[in-house]
Amino acid sequence: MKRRRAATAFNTILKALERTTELPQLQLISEQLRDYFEVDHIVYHWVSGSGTQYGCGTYDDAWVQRYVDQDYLRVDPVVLGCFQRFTAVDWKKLNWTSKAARGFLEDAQAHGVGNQGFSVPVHGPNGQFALFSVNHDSDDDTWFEFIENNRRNLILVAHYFNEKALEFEPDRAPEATAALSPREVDAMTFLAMGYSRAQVADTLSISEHTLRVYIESARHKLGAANTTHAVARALQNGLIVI
Amino acid sequence: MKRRRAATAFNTILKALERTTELPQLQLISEQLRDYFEVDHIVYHWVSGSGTQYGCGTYDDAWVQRYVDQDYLRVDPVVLGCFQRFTAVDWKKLNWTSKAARGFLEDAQAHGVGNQGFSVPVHGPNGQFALFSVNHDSDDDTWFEFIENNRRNLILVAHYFNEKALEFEPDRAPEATAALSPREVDAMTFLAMGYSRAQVADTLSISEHTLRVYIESARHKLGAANTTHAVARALQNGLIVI
DNA sequence: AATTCCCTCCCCCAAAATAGCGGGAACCTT
DNA sequence: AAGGTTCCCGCTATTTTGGGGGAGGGAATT
Repeated sequence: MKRRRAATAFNTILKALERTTELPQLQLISEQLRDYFEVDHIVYHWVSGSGTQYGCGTYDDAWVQRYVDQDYLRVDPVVLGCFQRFTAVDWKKLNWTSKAARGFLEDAQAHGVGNQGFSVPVHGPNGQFALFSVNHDSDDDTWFEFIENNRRNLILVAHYFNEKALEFEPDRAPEATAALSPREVDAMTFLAMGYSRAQVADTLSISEHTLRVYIESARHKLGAANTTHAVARALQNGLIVI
Repeated sequence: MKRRRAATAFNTILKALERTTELPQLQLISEQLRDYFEVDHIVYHWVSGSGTQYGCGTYDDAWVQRYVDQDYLRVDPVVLGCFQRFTAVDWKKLNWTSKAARGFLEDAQAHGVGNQGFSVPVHGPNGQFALFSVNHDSDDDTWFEFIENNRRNLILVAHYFNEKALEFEPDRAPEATAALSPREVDAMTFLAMGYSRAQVADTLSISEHTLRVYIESARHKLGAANTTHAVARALQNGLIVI
């Protein structure tokens, strides 16, 4: 089987990233990556529900603070565009037409953010989402060539950054949500698909009374207040797939 | 900024993968990767809801057929274990204790699956999930060294395989789901959190009648049969985050 | 300047979901 | 062989949702 490859500056940084055991070190590594890639900025941006976010990178503190203060998370086309996307994307390809987006762009550039950008969305289980971005000030051709040549390494480092960020994040719902029984999974699945109780019971060829027992049971296991909540939790925890 | 790196056999294969425009070519590339890594098997396994799955790789057809026939998707500890996980994992670390899992393992090895395995889970938006696995027959030390030396390339190729599989998959939710208005998002979010209509109305400081309008509106936009369905869709489409 | 959303509020009634109680048989893991 | 789960069925009560309808003001986009 394949043996070790030759060491490069990039591999050295990646190795350091792999071995990182503390959150603050990610900041240092982002700076090393910026210097290695010779770009203006490197940013890892982790987004959770309820507007919770964590970021590290080389943006000016003033810009980061402004981003938070202005709740730009809800405006930033990079975040909005990447959230439902799975492939890396050039910022030029995103939708900057809305008034809010244009205002955001102006503000960003006023705070030292370059005109070119490239972001790698990373999705984890339970809907976890993060972005790894490189940012630079250059013309289109130069930028395009840079991305072509470094796309793979950017994807790779995005993956590692996310792995580390999740590793250090205590918020990583351990919750050990009790697994559901097969029938409970069936029930939750069909409910998530929009079936009424009567339809689910019919589909599973059981009485509606029995079905109710499953739903109740699942609800209690999931600590849910009602069926909708239970389905949401089951989806979020990956217990059901629709 | 950084320029092109030296070409290697791996880079050549990855380049071919990047440029693939047809689904059947993934099969060919998996064989090239197997030969490059000098392992027994390379498999990409895409799992969608309702038991839909797509796979390509170097496993024997007989084993693939048996996997489908026996509905091993619901048993396979590799699938079950990786679904809720974000990091690559060695098969030895998974939970093989259940009776069904042991039976599955025996069956797999009888069909030419090696004793060692390593899988990279890949999550996409909307809960999309896939696995990229390498499989081999060897002792622990050799395997461990192999994984250590090739982890990055495996992660990278997993990412590209998934990108291609999704690109070719017409099932890729055409994302025709119209965006929700801010109030509709609020409503869906609180409902997903288990609030009753009365509680949501109270939280948003609007009448319950008004709230209903939002729920109805969101339901229609999402093409959902009921609130539970609407919340499930909103979650799945990344329109709300809880 | 016009149009298209979005937000807010109100009515009615049928349908569905929730909460609590009870039972017994089959199947795993221990 | 025991103990735990899962699986199936029954009842009644109250509360919550669903599916129609209509109406006006305001903000943003075209």
